[in-house]
Amino acid sequence: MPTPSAGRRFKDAIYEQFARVAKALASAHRIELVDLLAQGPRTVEALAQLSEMSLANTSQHLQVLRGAGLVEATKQGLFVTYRLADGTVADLFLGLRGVAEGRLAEVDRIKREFLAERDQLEAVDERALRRRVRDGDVTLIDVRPREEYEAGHIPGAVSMPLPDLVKELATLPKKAEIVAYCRGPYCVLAVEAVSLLRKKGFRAVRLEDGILDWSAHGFRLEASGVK
Amino acid sequence: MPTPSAGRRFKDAIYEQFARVAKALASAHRIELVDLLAQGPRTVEALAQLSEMSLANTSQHLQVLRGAGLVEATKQGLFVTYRLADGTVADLFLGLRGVAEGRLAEVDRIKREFLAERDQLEAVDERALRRRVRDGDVTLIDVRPREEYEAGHIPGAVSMPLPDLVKELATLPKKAEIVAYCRGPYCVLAVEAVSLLRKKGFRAVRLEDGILDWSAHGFRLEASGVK
DNA sequence: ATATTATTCAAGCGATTATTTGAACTATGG
DNA sequence: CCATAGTTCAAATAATCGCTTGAATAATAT
Repeated sequence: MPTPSAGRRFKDAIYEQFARVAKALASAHRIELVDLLAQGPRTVEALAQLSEMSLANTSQHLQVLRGAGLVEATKQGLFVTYRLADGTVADLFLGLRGVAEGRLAEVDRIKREFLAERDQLEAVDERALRRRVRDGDVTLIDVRPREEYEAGHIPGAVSMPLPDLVKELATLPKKAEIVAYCRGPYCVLAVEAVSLLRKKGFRAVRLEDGILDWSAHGFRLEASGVK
Repeated sequence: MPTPSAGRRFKDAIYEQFARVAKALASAHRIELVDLLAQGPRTVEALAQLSEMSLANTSQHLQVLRGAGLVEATKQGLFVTYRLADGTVADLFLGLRGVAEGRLAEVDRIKREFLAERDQLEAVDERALRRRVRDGDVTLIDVRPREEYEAGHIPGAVSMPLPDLVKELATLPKKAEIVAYCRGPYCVLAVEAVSLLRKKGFRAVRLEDGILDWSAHGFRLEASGVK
């Protein structure tokens, strides 16, 4: 084989770097971690629990992500908190998700299959939603864990983590419509929330968007101080 | 190990699909193919030549990309032409490149190292460029292969493929500034064009953007009919 | 100091997977 | 039927992966 030219060596080296980023994302587990971190910073332990992986394994996958510059870690006391390095990483995740949704028929199939086991859950138009939330026409609930709500949520939303939902039923309006959202189209929290609310006689629908989609559409987010 | 819940199986399946897309891009060769296809449709043979891979190898990498829904193929007579499946694929490539540029120090290092062997080539502000091209203040040349120019180019640019540049020198202004561009920041065609022009006594600078960057900034492209 | 907790590191295992080349094969057109 | 463009297959190599286990490190509390 001939010795490569300088231009070829340059290209190979550059494309190899781009591939490094893709390689870091070329694992379902690591993509899940990125998805979780897009909701806000998290400790290793929390990530391990949410992703249902062992602690050591979670830690290792996080190292891989860090090696590709996708996440950053800061140590506060005993805990190491990871966060996305950059807004561009969240955009990259959205891009990946978008291509998968648009180009891989399996995504639609899997989604349909899963939702078929549950109720048929129609989506909600986010443009109309914005107006109706402002007018107090609907109650918008954020059913993610409290920390994620605090790290950023849709303006006007009330935090109501799924596990607490049953206890909080009394605070919800019986007549007005309730809209629930969580991490995004593939997060099951809102699906379960709506399912539960309907069983209890409420009028509830699900918003497919998570905060990532919401802000990608150019809308603002709101954050709370840490409790 | 306990049987995974329905929600977990759903998540795993979905994230696996996202990872499929990332896996397709987790190879320097395949990213180069995507980069080339972002300039316009190409036959397998052309791609093999441009990427300096064997035909069989190129074909196989293209199959992988096709399997992930990133490219599409159409057969016209003897030739199979590949193209990006979608504008979102080009965006994904830009996202990948952007993260790599922003987060991996190596990218900058490699670039600097390569350019050091050549002249120091300053970039050009594309906002000012637009105005100056419109005013006829500069001559903008597109030094990519003719087909890529025809598939889409910056408005006002003249096609002047690098191999033909020497022959065309007479048609270029001796006094006005010449701006050369090619496929993007990591394409070496414009670097060499500027280098050559300067040696011949022209005032030439390089535009880092390729058509992908140009249209990502919201500017229009122009296309020619096939010759 | 010592114990405790959170995280990382190192080693190892098993298995899979990716890359590439050359040859065989298919399809198209002259 | 032959040349061309592309795909596919087989095979060899190499590499990497993902996960577990157990020890190491680091910060904090007692």
